[in-house]
Amino acid sequence: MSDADQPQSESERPESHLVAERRRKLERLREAGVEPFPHQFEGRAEVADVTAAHQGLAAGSETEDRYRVAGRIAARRGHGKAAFIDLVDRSGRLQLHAREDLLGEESFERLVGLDLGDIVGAEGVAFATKRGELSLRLDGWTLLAKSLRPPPDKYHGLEDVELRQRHRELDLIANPETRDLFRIRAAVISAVREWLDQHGFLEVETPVLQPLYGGALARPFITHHNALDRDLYLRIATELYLKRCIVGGLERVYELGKDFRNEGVSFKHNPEFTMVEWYEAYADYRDAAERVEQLVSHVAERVLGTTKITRDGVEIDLAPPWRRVTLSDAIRERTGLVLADRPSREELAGAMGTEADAAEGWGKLVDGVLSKLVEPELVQPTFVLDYPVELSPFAKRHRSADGLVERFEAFVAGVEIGNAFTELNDPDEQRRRFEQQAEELRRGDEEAQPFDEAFLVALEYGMPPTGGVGLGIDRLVMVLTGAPNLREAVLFPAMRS
RNA sequence: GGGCCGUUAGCUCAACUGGUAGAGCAGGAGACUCUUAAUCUCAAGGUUGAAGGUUCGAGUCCUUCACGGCCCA
Repeated sequence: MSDADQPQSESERPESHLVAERRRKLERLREAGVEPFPHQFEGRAEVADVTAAHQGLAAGSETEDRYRVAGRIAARRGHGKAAFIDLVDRSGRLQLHAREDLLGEESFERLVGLDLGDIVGAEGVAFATKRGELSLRLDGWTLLAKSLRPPPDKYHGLEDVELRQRHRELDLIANPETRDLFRIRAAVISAVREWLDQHGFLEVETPVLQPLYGGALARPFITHHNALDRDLYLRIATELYLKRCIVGGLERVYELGKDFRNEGVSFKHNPEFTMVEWYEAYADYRDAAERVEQLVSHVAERVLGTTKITRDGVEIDLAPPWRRVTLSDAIRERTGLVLADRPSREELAGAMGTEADAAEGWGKLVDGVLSKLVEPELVQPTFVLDYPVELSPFAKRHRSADGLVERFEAFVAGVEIGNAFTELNDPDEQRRRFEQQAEELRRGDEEAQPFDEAFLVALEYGMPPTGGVGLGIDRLVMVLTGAPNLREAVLFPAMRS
């Protein structure tokens, strides 16, 4: 890429008069001996704690309680020799009342001359204005960081979707709902760990950089190790390493972290996403389903205080038990096609209103019918059970139904949030599945599974019967928060440059 | 990959069938000691996403491209 192709960086962008004005103020402060970027501010209380301590303080009341608070200046209303300033920290907003008679002329003028977006520490006594708003009457303040760029509109916030996602910091400054959403996200992750820890699962960490990828049907990202002079793959799943932990006797393990899949971006796909996978020895997919419904309802209870959420005007109850329906029943309900009669690829494609693609096997088409026609209808929490073996190279064949494996996917609000199976632990059968996948690869399916001899060798040492689950954290957050798409559930979604 | 829509001041938005690009907030100067989208006065702020084209004249019409949104594959 030549220099001319380089996008102009933010700092090289011609500075507006607004930025120039802020830089002039910065210089004036320095000339006056004010350090615009001091090192710390001690004895700070959170705004929410101040607010909580004076809940219901009557309008016009005074207190003798002093506080030091710190945060960003969000708004300012001047009144000559007094001013009101709204200060925002992560816990909330607090009004400061500045008076020239209390601060002295120099300090007062300097405070009123600050810009929206500047970060200050302030000290004063709590009181309630005659309109009843809890405020601090300032007797001192310190600039903690000068802001050199204008913040988003104080009233409208930042609404442009592209700007909000490219510059999430501005979205977080301007929009409290965004801050709330990512608080919920953190609480979801914490509650998932809590539940798994409480149920005897051991958190482990397996390689992100892998000599061979696997554990899901997806194209990988390829990277290069310079010292070893070899290509490595970013993991598309943690599955195969976690099963090696089960072979090793850890019996209940989980890993919560990022997977990477080299596919398009859409409202429910981001090339890197957060997933939790867990594996439980001596369990099957029916046990796994119970774990999923219990875990998700625990998380909802913990994070939202209820298992009931409303999406598009429909109340969804996440409390167990969830509906269980076989894949073939779900497809028959929706399309009338009976999979057991092995409808042709043409019939399956026809149900979707398309033509069968040569690179897509029968299983892929079943998956297409599921995701295009059935998935959007699965609003109440539902486990779809028993998938064709073609789609599931790591799932154990069904104990009673021919051609199927013991697998389910979990759906809520029309979104697939999880995938699980009774794990295939017969090494010879696993070898045949890999060979079948190798055939798919040769047919041109770039999402097929590469042959993993090291994994097979591990299985040959003996893996107990095991139930395994993968839950998409981003999608779970999307469902629990009502975020309109996956990109809003991720702080910094992938964007074109 | 295809279709439709969008991109105008730092932010949020106007600008009719083509006819001198406007407002609110933010920023500047000033007034104001209980306001809270504070209020009032004055002045300033623009390569209308980019590049071509049509036209006497383009934010507006046409083409291509970039980025984003929605729908479809």
